[in-house]
Amino acid sequence: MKLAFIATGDIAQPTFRHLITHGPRPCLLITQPDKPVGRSHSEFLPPEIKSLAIENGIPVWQPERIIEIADALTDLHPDIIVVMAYGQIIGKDVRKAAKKAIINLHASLLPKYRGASCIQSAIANGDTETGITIMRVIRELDAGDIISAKRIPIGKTETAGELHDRLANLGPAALDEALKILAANPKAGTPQNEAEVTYAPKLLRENGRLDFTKPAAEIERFIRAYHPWPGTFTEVFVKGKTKRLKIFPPVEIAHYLIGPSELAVHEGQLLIGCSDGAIALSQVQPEGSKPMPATAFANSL
RNA sequence: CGCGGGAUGGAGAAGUCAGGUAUCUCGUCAGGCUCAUAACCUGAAGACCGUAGGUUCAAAUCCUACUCCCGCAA
Repeated sequence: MKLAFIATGDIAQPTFRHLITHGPRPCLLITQPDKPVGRSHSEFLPPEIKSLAIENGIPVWQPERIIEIADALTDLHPDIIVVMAYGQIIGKDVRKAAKKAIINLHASLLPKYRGASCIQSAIANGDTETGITIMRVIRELDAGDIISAKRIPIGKTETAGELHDRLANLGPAALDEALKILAANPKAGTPQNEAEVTYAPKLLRENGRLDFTKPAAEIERFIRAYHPWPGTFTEVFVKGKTKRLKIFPPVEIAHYLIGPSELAVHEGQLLIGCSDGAIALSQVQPEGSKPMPATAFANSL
């Protein structure tokens, strides 16, 4: 069986590696172009999965827009196309290139959290479980018929980064299962319940701004959910200037009443007030500085 | 040349504009106080102020060049 892999994000690495080792071996990797990175735009960094492909002698295509390679892909006659965290909408001409099926591994329990920030959303909303769903790729994003899903519980102090890695490691087994189902029944799949659909839009750094008029429990989840990307921050007034202050997990809910956004030092902990109490910070990073313990930051206040 | 902030004992900062004895909040060590303490009191150690030049009687501070770190933006 001929399989083509379309992926960019790190979450796809374990699955890609699994296919290389245990088969069916991908005959091609399609990934996003190398992106400029760094302060001066001078360095170009390839997706890590690209290096993985090259090390294993798998051809790599990096079109600006995936539609550009639709014809070439069709000429390869792949049976199955597997998509995971690619970062572009898969156009019709690409979908048609798969002789048997084109499927997508998505890091949520669909139909919940269609979209890019599915992992963050699950934690931010306080869900107790999430998983990997495998569905068919159709015109609408993450909306195709579901072939299979694997569930895992979400830890009470887990960050999105940690959950991301666990979900990534769930990929290989999830894909094996889906391929088995498809082999038995090429038309397998259950439509998603449209009434339960929710969306998790792509995040920007600005989305990490903390709103201290919310309850402490919600803010604590938010900080875990947005770590390490896009991160969370607030603004503090130091030396006559407003400076951005990044906040890192873990944070603890403190039963100490101060006003929203108000800073306080109590029993050696740096606190910020929320609507119903405060959160105790462990690590922060003021604009222009490296990350530091919250107590160190408190020393200069 | 995308925009901006920064480098001062182990940590975080003030001092730089108006050059003149190294300051603060912590930490560390020693001692004291206390039933007790992430509390309080006393004392101590620890810094060639990022690097290299320059100006000056005198430079953390002014001038020039350089290195490194970080925030935004992509």
